[in-house]
Amino acid sequence: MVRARSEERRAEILRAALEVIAERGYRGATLGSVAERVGLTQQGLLYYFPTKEALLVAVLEERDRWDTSGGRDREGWRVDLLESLVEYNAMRPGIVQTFSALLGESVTDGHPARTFFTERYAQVRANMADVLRLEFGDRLPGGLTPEQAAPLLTAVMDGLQYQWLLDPSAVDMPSAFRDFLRLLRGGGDA
Amino acid sequence: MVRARSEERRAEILRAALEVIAERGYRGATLGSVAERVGLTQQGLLYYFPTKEALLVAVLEERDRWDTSGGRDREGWRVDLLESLVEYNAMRPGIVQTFSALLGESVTDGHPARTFFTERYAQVRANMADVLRLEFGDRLPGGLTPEQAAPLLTAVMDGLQYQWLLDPSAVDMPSAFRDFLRLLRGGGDA
DNA sequence: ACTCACCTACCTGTAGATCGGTAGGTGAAG
DNA sequence: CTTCACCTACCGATCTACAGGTAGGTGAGT
Repeated sequence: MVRARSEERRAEILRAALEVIAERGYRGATLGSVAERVGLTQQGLLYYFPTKEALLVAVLEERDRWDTSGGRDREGWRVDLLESLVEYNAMRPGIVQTFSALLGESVTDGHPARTFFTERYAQVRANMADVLRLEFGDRLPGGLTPEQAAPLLTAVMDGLQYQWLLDPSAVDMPSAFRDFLRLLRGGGDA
Repeated sequence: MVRARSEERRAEILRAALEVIAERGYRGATLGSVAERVGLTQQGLLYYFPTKEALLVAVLEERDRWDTSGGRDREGWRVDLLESLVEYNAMRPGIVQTFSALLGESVTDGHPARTFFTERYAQVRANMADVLRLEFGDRLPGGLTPEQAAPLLTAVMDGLQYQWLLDPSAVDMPSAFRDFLRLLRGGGDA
C-alpha cells in the first residue's frame, strides 16, 4: 500500500512536471512550483527525484515509454496512423507544448535533453522510413525515397506544432498535415 | 563621434546577445555573460538596454529589420530564393540556433518573444502564399493552394532546422529542403 | 523498532535591478 | 581661455528574490 502510494506520487509528480515545463520550459521550471502542484514542498519532491535533471530525465523516459508502446508496436504502423497522431496532438496542447519547449531548449549548449532528442529523432526518422517503405516501396508516388521523405515528415509535424501553438486559430494542424500527406502520396486532388 | 561610438557599442552588444542566446537560450542567458563578451560589466550593459527584456526586443527587432530588407524587397522574391536562404542558414548555425531556441521558448506562457513570433509567422505565411501565387497561380503543380502550401513550407524549414541543429551529420538540410520543393512543384524526378 | 514519506531550517550561488558615484568630454558664459 | 554646469558612458556596492541542494529531523504505518 505504501509502495503503491509512492508510485502513484511519482506519477503525479511527473504529470505536474510536464505541466510546469509546458508553461515555463525546463530552465524556467522550478522544483518548488512542481512540488506545490502536487501538495509537496520542494524538498519533499527531492525525495522522489534527487535532482532537477533526474526529474527531467524521468519525464523524457516516460514519454519514450508512452509512445513506444502507444503508437508503434513494431510493425503495427501505417502512415494513416500519423494522421490520428496529429489529431490526437491537436487535442492535447499541453503535451505538445512541453515537448516543443524542450526541443527548442535542447539545441542550446549542454542541455540535458539534447542527447535524448538527438537519438530520438534519428530513431523516428529511421522508423518513418521503414513504414514508408513498407507502404510504398522504394519510391513514393510523389517521387521521393523513404529516406528523403522521413525527415520531411518529421519536420512538418514539428514545424506545424510551433505555428499551431503560437496561434491555434491561424493554423489547422491536422488538415495541414493531411495536405502534406497528400503531397507525399503523389499530388492529385481530393 | 560620441554618438557614433555609442551606436557601435549597441551593435556589438546585440551581436554578443545573439551569441549568448544561441548558447543558452533567453532564460539561460545572463546579462553578465553578454556584458563580459563586449568588455563591459553587467551594469554597463544596462546603461544601453535598461532591462533584459529590452535587450531581447532589440535583438528581435534587428533580426526583423535584417530579413525585411535582405530577403524580401516586396516583390523581388521567388521560390528559388528560399533555397538560397536555406543554404545560407546552413552556413550560419549560430543564428539558426538563436532563433530556434527562442522559438521553442516562445511557446511557453508569457514569454516576451511570443507576440513577436506569432505576428512574424502570420506575416511569413502570408508572404509565402503571395509568392507562391505569383509563381504558380491559384493551384500549385502538386495540387495545393498557396494558402495550403505556405504553412507547410514554413514548417519544413523550421523542422529541418531542429533536426539539423541536433545532428548536422544526420540531415542534409538544403538537400532535404530541395526535396520538399520538388514535391511542391509536382513530383516528377530530378 | 524501523522504514517510509515527508518537513523545517539552512546554505550557497546567481540573477536582475537600483543607487550612487566618477572620469572624461562638451558647451556656454564671463 | 578659463570656469562651471552638464551630459555620456560607464563601474562598484548593494538589494532582493529565488533556485537548487543538504542536513537533520518527525510522525505515521508496519
